[in-house]
Amino acid sequence: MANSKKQTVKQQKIIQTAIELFAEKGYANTSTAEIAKQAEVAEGTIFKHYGTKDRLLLSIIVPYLKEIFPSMADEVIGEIMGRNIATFDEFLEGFFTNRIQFFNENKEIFQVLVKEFIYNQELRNELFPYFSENVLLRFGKIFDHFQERGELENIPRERVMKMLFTFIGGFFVSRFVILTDYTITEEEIDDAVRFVMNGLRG
Amino acid sequence: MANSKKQTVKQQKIIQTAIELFAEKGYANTSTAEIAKQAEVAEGTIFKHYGTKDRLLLSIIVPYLKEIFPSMADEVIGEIMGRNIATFDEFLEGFFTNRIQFFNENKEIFQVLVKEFIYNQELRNELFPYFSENVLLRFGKIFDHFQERGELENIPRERVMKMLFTFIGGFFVSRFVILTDYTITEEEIDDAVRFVMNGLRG
Amino acid sequence: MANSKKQTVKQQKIIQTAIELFAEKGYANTSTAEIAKQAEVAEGTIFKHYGTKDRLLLSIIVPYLKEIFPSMADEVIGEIMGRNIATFDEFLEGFFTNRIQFFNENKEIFQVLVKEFIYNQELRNELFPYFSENVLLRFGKIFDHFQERGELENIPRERVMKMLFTFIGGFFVSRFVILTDYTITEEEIDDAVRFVMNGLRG
Amino acid sequence: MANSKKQTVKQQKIIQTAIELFAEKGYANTSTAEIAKQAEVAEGTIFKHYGTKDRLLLSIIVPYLKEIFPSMADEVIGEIMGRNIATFDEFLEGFFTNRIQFFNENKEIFQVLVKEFIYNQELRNELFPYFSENVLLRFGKIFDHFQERGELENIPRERVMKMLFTFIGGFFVSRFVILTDYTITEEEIDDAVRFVMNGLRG
DNA sequence: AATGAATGAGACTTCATTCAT
DNA sequence: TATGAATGAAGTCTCATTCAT
Repeated sequence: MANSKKQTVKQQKIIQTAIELFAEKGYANTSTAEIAKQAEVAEGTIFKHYGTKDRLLLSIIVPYLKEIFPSMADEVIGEIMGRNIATFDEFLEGFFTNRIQFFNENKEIFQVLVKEFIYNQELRNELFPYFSENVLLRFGKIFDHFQERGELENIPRERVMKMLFTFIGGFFVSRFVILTDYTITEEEIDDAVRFVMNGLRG
Repeated sequence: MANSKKQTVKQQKIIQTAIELFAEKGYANTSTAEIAKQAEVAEGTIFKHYGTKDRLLLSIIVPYLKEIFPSMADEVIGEIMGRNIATFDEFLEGFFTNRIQFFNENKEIFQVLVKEFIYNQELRNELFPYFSENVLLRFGKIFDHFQERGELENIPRERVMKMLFTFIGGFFVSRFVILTDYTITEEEIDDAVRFVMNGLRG
Repeated sequence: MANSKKQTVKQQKIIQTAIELFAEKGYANTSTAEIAKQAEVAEGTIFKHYGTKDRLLLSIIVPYLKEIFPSMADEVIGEIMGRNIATFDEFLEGFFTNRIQFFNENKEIFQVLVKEFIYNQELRNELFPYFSENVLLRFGKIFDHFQERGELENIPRERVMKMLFTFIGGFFVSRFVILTDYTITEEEIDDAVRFVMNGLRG
Repeated sequence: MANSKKQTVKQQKIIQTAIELFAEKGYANTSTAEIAKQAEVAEGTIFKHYGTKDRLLLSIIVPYLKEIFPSMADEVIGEIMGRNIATFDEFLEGFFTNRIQFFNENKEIFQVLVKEFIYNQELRNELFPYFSENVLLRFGKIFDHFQERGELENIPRERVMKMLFTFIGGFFVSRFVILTDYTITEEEIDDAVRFVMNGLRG
């Protein structure tokens, strides 16, 4: 996951354990004592490195959002969109497949992010800029790209993108946060792409 | 809201205040002391009536789910479906309109429900039976009804209903829990219905 | 000591114990756990009543300064100055005698006040207004009073009052805070009065 | 200041920083972490050199009292008293002028000394011997000297010296520890000398 | 000589809950 | 029914100190 900068072994264990526990029980219901115990570390060590419990949470969420998410997104966009992707259908399928794989590999950290995003209004306000800047903006560009190619014409972009995000958000949150043991099949990806494409085309 | 059964004035204030605070900051981040103070009630009074903080939460959620939600749902189904609704389009529009109005009137309690449902695994496990029994089952019946009438034919019910719920869930959670100041226009309801209908018809 | 308002027995014990320990070891070197133990009270009880350790300190100091000190001072001034006191000598002797008795009865709280006043810059800044308003101002009036009567004439009031306060401050701090077991004799009061009077008359 | 003996640069920075912080906030309210950070030194380095925080404090105070203070005092006494000083007035003026300059140059270390002396009973007990040995004893000799010369006759030495120290203590503590930004004028030195001389002659 | 990661005891504080009134 | 003083377990955080490098 590359949390950058020389992390000690203990730090890695702290972060890893915190992710697991925050994902399972939520930030507010996880005590630093519990993290320390499970990470086999003194409680003081947590605070030496992260200062406050709050900053520990941000140490998990911010790199995930700030470094990893956009870079992966660019990868998705650049690599996939640049070359062989001709239609929005194909793009969507690539997007779902790619993101599903990514979230499967980082299920817990995604759960932390979503749970706290929904639970904690302050955090939500802090994260919103990242969100709109990275996600909304990029998606907008992709939309433009395909519209220039002649696809998705005559569609009120803003209104339709809302529907798209509503579905995508519901999809990932329900599958990865609520139904934690759910397995997404290829068939379901097809269903989702078709549902969205038909919805958009109107 | 009819929380019925000889509630004292103090009890009503406690419940009302608890809903407000739980909605705003979440159950885990709200102390009974804070509720007591804002409800202008002694802390002991809360525990005289509800025993534990946990039971106070359930005193809010359970009636909402158990009594009010299903009864309203039946109303939706019975009243609306029984008579003049001919098409699934019409049903959907009625459903959205009706639920939007309902959640607008009970925004905070809906926020409490969703937040805790997502945050608290134990609560989720407890509530799931209600959910599938009332929501999924009823919707299934409605689906059957319209299929019998010749609509939505040749559609794999289970798979398509998943997509439907994904969108509906995303719609209400994003509009009422995440974007707390959002206002839904009639135009947007139309967009949503069209998006869903097209998606389903595929 | 009349800390006004219905105090519970536990509150009184907390305050009393806190005064003793703060006087002995200083605020910063006294833990709330220690206070709780010696006051035979749960640690939580301290925080129920005073919120923070800091407010506990202020609950000791402020009433002492705000209510008791000025009222006693007025007593000194009014009672003593109004009637039978003809000379500044007599006033000073009355003042020393009265204050020595007072501080003997409240030795520990005086120690707390002085120690924290000297140790803690922030507290000093907060208390300075009270100090100058009550002590300096009143003393100024007394000075004026005696100057109008023809005593202490031709003396630059401000400069000489500085010397007076320097001595008085040194006197009470050294005798009540530093040399905690010291006993002040009547002879020493005479010495002090004479020292000051000669000093002032120049 | 000549803290002599092969001190490394880091040691000097530690001592200097500790003096600054102890003076400002007091020993008890200053953490070794804070000292280390401000001195741009690792926390371990402090403990390599001084073993405990307590010994760091003593490393500041003891040399100041043990080596510098007396030697300077001797200088005052020998140099000044030996030669051209004829009267106690002159001596006092020399003393005030000399000490004011000295404390101005070492304001912070003097603040540390006074604050901890007043705050910390144990330290006070440890330092008392030095104090009476060096300060009281020397002053006694000076007193004798002037009495032999015919000045300050018929004065009960012990009782009057108490008054003298009371004033001097009050003077330096108030000007250098409490009113940290205060500037002492020559005029005020004159006032002080006159006040004391008149007081003593009584 | 110097570092800084790690510690664990203990500090202040919060909180759900109890109970006498 | 209602109060609010009291509790003590548990929470977050601080700190002097140790030790391997």
